Amino acid sequence: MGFQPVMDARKKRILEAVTDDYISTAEPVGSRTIARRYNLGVSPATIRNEMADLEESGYLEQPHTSAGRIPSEKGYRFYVDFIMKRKPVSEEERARIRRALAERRREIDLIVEETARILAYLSRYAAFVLSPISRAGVFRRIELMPVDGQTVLVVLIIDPGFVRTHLIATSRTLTREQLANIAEFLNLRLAGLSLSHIGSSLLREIKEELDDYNTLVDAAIEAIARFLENRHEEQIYSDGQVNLLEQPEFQDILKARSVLEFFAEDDALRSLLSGAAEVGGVTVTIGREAGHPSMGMCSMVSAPYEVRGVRMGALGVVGPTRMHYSRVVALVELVAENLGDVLTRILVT
Amino acid sequence: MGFQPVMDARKKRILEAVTDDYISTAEPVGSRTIARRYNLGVSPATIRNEMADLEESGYLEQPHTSAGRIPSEKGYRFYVDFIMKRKPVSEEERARIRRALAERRREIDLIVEETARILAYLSRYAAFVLSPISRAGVFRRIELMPVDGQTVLVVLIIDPGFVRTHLIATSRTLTREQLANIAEFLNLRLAGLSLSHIGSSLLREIKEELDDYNTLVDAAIEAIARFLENRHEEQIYSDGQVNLLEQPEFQDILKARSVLEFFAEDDALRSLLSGAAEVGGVTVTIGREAGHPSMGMCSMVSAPYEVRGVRMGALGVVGPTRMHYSRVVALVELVAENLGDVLTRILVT
DNA sequence: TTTAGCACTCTGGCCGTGCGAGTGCTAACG
DNA sequence: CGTTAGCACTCGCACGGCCAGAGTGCTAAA
Repeated sequence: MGFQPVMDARKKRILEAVTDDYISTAEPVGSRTIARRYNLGVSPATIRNEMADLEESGYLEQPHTSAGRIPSEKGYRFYVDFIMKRKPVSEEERARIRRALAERRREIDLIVEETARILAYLSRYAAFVLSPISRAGVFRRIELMPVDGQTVLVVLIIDPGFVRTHLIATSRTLTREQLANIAEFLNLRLAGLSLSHIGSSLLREIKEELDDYNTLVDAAIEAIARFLENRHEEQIYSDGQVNLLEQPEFQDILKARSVLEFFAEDDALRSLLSGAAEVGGVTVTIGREAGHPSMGMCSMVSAPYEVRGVRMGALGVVGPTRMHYSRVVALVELVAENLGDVLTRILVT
Repeated sequence: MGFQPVMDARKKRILEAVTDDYISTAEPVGSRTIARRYNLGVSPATIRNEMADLEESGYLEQPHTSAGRIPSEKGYRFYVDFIMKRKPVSEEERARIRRALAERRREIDLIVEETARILAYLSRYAAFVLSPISRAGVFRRIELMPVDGQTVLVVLIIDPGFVRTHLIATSRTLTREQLANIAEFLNLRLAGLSLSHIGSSLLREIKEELDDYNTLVDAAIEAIARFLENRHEEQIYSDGQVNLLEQPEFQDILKARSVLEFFAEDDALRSLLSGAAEVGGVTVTIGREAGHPSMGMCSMVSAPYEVRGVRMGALGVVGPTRMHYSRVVALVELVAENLGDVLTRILVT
C-alpha cells in the first residue's frame, strides 16, 4: 500500500472498454455489456471482479448500487494519458478546415471567428478561440491621426504584423504636425521594445519628458497608456455553445444554465484558455480540474497556436466530461496547427 | 357578425386581469382567481361568462378543457395596443442606465456593448443591440497608411463621427507618398457623398480613372470597394440570452434550444431588428408575428435609436410571449433614448 | 485464477387513484 | 335581462405501488 495498485494490461483494456462505451452511449456500462461488445476472451464474472478492483482504486465509479460503472475523473485522466490513441482526422475534415481558413483574408479577427466556427462544427461541442495577443510581440510603430477637433485615431503597429486602432479624446485640438511630432518621439522611445516591457513606469517617464517638451500631449499619452493596458486583454471568440444542449448530461436545464452562464461570464474561461496556452501542446482539463464548479461536468481540450514558435493565443473545445477525447484531441491539435500556419503566412510577410 | 364583437369596459378589465396575472404567474388563470385578486365587483360566474365570450372572439384560449385561460397572441396584441400603460422606469433604474452609458468612452462599440448589457440586466430577458450604421452618413475622408510591404491600413472617416479601419493586402509595395496621393484623389471624388450613393458603379468609374493615372492602385481600390460593401453589415451585440432559461416556458430543453439556436444564427434576428428600426418608435412583435417558428413563443420589444433625427440602429429585448410588456416597453424606449443621446454627444462634436 | 449460479438491489416506466382547480350549464334572484 | 349560486363534470398532475430489467457481489465449483 502507498503503491498505486498495478494497472495490468487487462485492467487497462477494461477501463478502455468502459470509457469508450460510456462515451458513446452515455449510459453506465455493466460487465455483461463489455463481455458482449468487446471480446476480451473472459466472462462477465471476471470482468466484474476487475471492475470492482478498478472502482476500489478510483478509476471507475457507480452512480448507485447495482448500476453499471462509469469512469471517474481519475479514470478519464488515465484514459487520456495512457490509453487513448488520437483518432486521425478524416481527409474530408482536414479539407474542410483548410478551406475554412484558407480564404484570403487579411483581417485576423475574421480568421479567428472562422476558426471558432469550424472547430464547433467539427467537434459538435462548444469551441473557443482566444484572439492572438502580442505580449511576446514587439512595438514597431505608432501613428496618430486627427479625426476631428477632439478625436485622435491611434494606430499601433506591432511585430509580427498586428495593427490595433483606438480612438481617443483630447482636450485640445492638435494639428497633424503636432501629432506627427508626438508620434515620432514615441517611436524613438518605444520602437523595438517588447510589449511586456512597456510598463506603466516607462510610460510615466516618457510622459514627463514629453510634458516638458510639449504640454499639449497630456491627454494623448494618457490615453495611449490606457490603450496599451486595455489592449492586452484578449478577446474570446466562441461558437457552438448550443451544441452542448444536445448532450444528454445537459437535458437538465439547471446544469445547462450553469454552464452557459459560466461561458457568458467569460473571465474564468479566458484564464482557463490562457493557462492552457502556457503549457504548450494539447492540454486536457477534466471536470473539476478546471477549478470551477460550473465546469464540474465538463472537460476542455485546448492548445496554443504559434507563429514561428511564438505562442500567440489558444483555442479549445468544451464538452461534457464524457467527451470523445480521442477525436477532439486530434482535432484541436490540427486546427491549432492550421491556425498557426495561416497566421504565419499572413503575419510574416 | 362580421363585426368585431364589442369590447366593453368590463371585458377589457377582465382581459387585462387575465393578462397581468398570467404574465406574473405563468399559470393559466381561472375566474375564481380573478374575482379574488382583482376586485371587479362581480362574481366568478359572471367572469366565467365574459371569459367564454373573450375566448370565442379569440382573445383568450384554454390550454385544455377545464384549465384556466391564457391570452392568445391576439389577446396580447390587444393588451399591448389598447390596455396596458407603460410602467414608469424607477429612478434607480434610470440612474443605472445613465451611469452605464455615461462613462467617457470614445469607442462606439464599447458603448453599444454596454447598452446590451444594461438592457439585459434590467429587463431580465435577452437583449440585442444593432450597432450604428452610417448608411445615412456622409463620407468625410479616407486615409491610407502603410503597415508593411504588402499591407495597407485603410481609415475611413464618416460623418457623423465614425471611424472604421480595415487592413488590405496589396500586390506591390506602395510608398507613403503614393498612398497619400491615392487617398487625396479618392477624397476629391468621394468626400461629401452620402454612403448610400457610393455604389459599385461610381467606384468602378473611379477605378478606371485611377487606372489611367496610376496602375499601382488596382488592388487597393478593389479592397476599398469590398470594404465599403462589407462594412455596411451591422453587427449585433447581445447579452442575457441565458436569462431566458430562467423562464418557465423554457424549462423544456427543446424549446430552449430552438430559441438559442435562432439567436446564434443571427441573420434572422438582424432583419427583425432592422425591420423594427424602420418603423420608428417602440415596436412590439408578438409570437408568430415575427414570422419565424423558433420565435413562436417569444416576443420582441424593439426601438430604433437616433442621432439628430437620423436612425442609426436599433435595439430590442426578446422574452417569452408572456412578457412584462408594460415594463419592457418603457425600458426599451428609455434606453434607446439614452443611447441616442450618448451617441449624439459623442458624434456631433 | 476463472467461471457459473444465485440472491439481492436499485432505477425507471407504468398504471391507477385521488385531489384540486376550473369549467359550463341551469335555475333562481333582483 | 343581467347576475349569481349551485352543481356535476372534466382534466392534469402528483403520489404511490408494482413490476421488469439490468447489474452487482458472493460463494462454490472447475
